[in-house]
Amino acid sequence: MKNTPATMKDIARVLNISIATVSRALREMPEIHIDTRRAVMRVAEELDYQPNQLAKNLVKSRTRTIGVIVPNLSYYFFSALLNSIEEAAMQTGYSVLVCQSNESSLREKTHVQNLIRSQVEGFIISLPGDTSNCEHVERLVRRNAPLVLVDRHTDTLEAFKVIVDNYDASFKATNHLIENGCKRIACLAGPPQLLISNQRIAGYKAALTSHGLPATDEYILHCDYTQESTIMQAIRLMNLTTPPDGLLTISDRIAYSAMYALKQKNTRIPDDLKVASFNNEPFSAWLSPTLTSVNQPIQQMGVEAVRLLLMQIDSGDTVLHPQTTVMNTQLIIRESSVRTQLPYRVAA
Amino acid sequence: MKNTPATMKDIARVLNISIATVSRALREMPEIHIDTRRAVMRVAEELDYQPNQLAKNLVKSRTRTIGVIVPNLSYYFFSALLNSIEEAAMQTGYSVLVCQSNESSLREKTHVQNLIRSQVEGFIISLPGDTSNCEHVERLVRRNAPLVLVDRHTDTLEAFKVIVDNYDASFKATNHLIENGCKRIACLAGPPQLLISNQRIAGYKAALTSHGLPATDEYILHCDYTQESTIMQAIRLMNLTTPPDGLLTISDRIAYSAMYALKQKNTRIPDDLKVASFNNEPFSAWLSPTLTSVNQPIQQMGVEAVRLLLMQIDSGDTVLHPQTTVMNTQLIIRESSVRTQLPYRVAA
DNA sequence: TTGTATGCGTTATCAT
DNA sequence: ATGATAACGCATACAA
Repeated sequence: MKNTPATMKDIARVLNISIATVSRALREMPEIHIDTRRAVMRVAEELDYQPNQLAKNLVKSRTRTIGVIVPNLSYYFFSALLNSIEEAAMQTGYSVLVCQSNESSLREKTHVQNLIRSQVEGFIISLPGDTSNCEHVERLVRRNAPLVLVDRHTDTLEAFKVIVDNYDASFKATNHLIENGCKRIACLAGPPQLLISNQRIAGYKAALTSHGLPATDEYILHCDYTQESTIMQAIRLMNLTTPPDGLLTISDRIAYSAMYALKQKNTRIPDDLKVASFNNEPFSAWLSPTLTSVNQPIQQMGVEAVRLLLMQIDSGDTVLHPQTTVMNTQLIIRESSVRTQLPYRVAA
Repeated sequence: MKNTPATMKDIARVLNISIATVSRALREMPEIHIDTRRAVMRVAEELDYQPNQLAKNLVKSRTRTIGVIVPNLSYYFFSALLNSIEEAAMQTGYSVLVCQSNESSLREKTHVQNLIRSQVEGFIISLPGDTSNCEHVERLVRRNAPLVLVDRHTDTLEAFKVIVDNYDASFKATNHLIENGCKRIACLAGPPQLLISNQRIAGYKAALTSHGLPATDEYILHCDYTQESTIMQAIRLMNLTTPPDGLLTISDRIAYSAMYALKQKNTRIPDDLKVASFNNEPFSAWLSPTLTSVNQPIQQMGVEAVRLLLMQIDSGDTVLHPQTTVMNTQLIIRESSVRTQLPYRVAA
């Protein structure tokens, strides 16, 4: 901007009135004479006055802003989550500051600090993949800063949480594969330090056991959300002496990466291998083969996170006891896991 | 936070020194006695002092923050763009405030205003799909606010721009389809008010003409980035008395939506219909069929946008003449457009 | 109805 | 090397 933006002082000078009056007029306070107000408004318009939010926030010691940190906005889950958080926040007069940790807890730490310095009134965080050290989040807890953990969490953190029942979801998905004839189901899981990985593995094992199937460790592989590690693990899986006939993956992207790798190895899906996954990304409905996947109520999760956060913010000095909202999931069954009469592509 | 966060005043009181000294010590200014500094640091640590960025920015009248407005972060293009913008900004000591317009210029307008009030030093904007009225962006231009338009722009706006050569990209893609035997190529374009739509249509037409093929209007359909409109248009296309044997779509998502629709109609790809598209989203490499798509140098575009923006910010009062950076694209050829000996799925 | 004075948390310009 | 003091742009308690 060329010349410095107009301030209330400028308006006051033009009209030869006090800054206080300008302030009151701009905020449409009732005590102000209608003519004064109109004059102020007019000059404000002329000077293209825009209130300085920094100053406003400083003097009120309130920003009505919440900080959101997610691993990566290029995952549909997180961008959709962000959307619902923004929507819910906006409706209560809050705005959000978004940061990506890029799956790095170091970067997350920086973001936490910056957000504190920006005086956000609370945090909604989904932990990064490499969550080894979450001391900085721990510190937020100790500070009694309003905080909600969404989806990716650890159980060492005593905080408000919004999560899905991963154990149950995983159980359902594995069960589905078994019911569709799979005898040897492998699991392509996420990083072992993430709780969701372990919960999903537990649900997977439980389903196997409940059907009297063995839960072999050789069928459980971890990958770190990168395509390379996924492809490597998928190939490793299919090169076993007794390759699996079912596959549960921790995300749709990982499922498709794996399927991409298996395509080179002439593995037919679902005939040779049935696949079920997590996240139900939009593209899973229109790829070939369409993918059986666990749907999470993303929108409700965002809304709930905001609700829990505002509850903490509004509670003022009284420190609330953390509560956890567990949401239900839904298994969306598609081509990748169901034997069809026709080849999965209608026109083969 | 339960009790109000510590300020420099608190540190000063504890050590019985002046606030000015504390300020200097915290900023590690050389004139401060080493013992004083250490003491200040220690107390700051004890009180868990965090500088108030609002106050800092207010007094310095600088935020070192840039505002970024994109239509939707759930598009890979925009989240990738954001990542490279953030990276480039961070390296020069800037941080970014991200907003999504949700393809609505009304919401964009609100965001522009909020960003101004937050004292951002410049804007990087990619226009929303319904850009009918961009008066608010126009006003930024008139204000001489540092501004860079990326990708989605209009030619009525006299601003710095970073775009790709859409005409050329479209020409190349269409040409590729022709060379692979397509005689009747249709085009599924975006909203007609977006310049990129028209540029791509122009390139498409030019390619047809250059090969002596007719450019029929009945083969050019618009859709608004929603799945419904895409499917509708795709079906309409294939129901023509002479359906196309080639299809150019404006985005990968649209391509897959269309292919999804055509799957129901037993259209084989690439045998019956060859498809080329724009954006080269990551999933286009691992879906079936993999998708021929125009790759845009997203990362460089972000870096360039930041460069142009900083140039304007650093120029201070002197108003720079807008310049436009046109970047080259690359056609990534995959299964969807090339007749293969084998059916596209190796194990049919 | 309006003005004066003070403070929000920080930096910066003077002094000392 | 340190301390007073005045800004930054705004809101507000108190006066008038």
